[in-house]
Amino acid sequence: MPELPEVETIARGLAACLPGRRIVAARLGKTDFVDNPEELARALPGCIVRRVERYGKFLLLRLAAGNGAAGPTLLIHLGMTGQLIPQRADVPRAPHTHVVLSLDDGTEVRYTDLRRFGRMALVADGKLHSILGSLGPDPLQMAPGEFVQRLAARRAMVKALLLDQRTLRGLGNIYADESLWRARIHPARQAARLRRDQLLRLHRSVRAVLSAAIRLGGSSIANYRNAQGEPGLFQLNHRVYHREGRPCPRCRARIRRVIVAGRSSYFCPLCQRRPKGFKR
DNA sequence: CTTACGGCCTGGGTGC
DNA sequence: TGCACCCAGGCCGTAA
Repeated sequence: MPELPEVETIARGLAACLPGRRIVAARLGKTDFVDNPEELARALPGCIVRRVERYGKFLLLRLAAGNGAAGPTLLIHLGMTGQLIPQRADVPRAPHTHVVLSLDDGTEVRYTDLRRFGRMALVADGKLHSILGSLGPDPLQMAPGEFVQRLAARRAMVKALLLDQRTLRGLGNIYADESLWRARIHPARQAARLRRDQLLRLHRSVRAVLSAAIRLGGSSIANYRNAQGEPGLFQLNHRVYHREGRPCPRCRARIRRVIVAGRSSYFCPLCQRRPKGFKR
């Protein structure tokens, strides 16, 4: 499931091979996840990739028009199972390949997405703000005080806030659970009832978990692959995620799974004390 | 405005 | 062999 570390890994891989390349053809398969597919197929050929960036969980391919003038941005969200992998054109296409961008060096950037929960749109720079403007700060660039400020007055459950991209951008279920375990905070705690030192600890935990995950190329549970088609390694360092019934690495208590904020949430019942009134 | 919750999208895996 | 069901993440609508 691509969250911030996985998208960052993919963006770095693509940044090593895409900038300067001209798109010579765009072919679409199923397009129900593409915003205005006809326009996208018409406008992409001739564009040159200037830069590859990550914004939260979004990938941004910053394009230039053929004559070098500023162009639109290809905005890609990988959803749960989206993959964006450059390959030589003679390599057979994987199943569920729905977008193929042919480049001027004989390679193809291929978007495959088993579930098609991803999204793709070609957006003029002036309109980017309307899509990305509501997202919160990047956790890796966020000052501790700002993190505390965004959570301290909120009565929602802390995990719901970590997952809400308006609070901060880039966390998903894996890294929310891993961060809360590291900070010893139960996912169902009300953010407003956490002490300042707990919020500061959570901020440090989020940053430490994300940084370590980026260093290991992200987490591969089932489908995630980087831009070279390789899995990540951080799943080997998961402490609680997808580890129900296994011992907590700190205290050996059995990891439990409950539903919090509508999501499976893994936590240690001893290290992460449940709030009063939270059943199970 | 804030929060909680249910439903929807899709298809692989699981269990009967 | 077949098939119903669960689950995943993000988003949206609704209700309080």
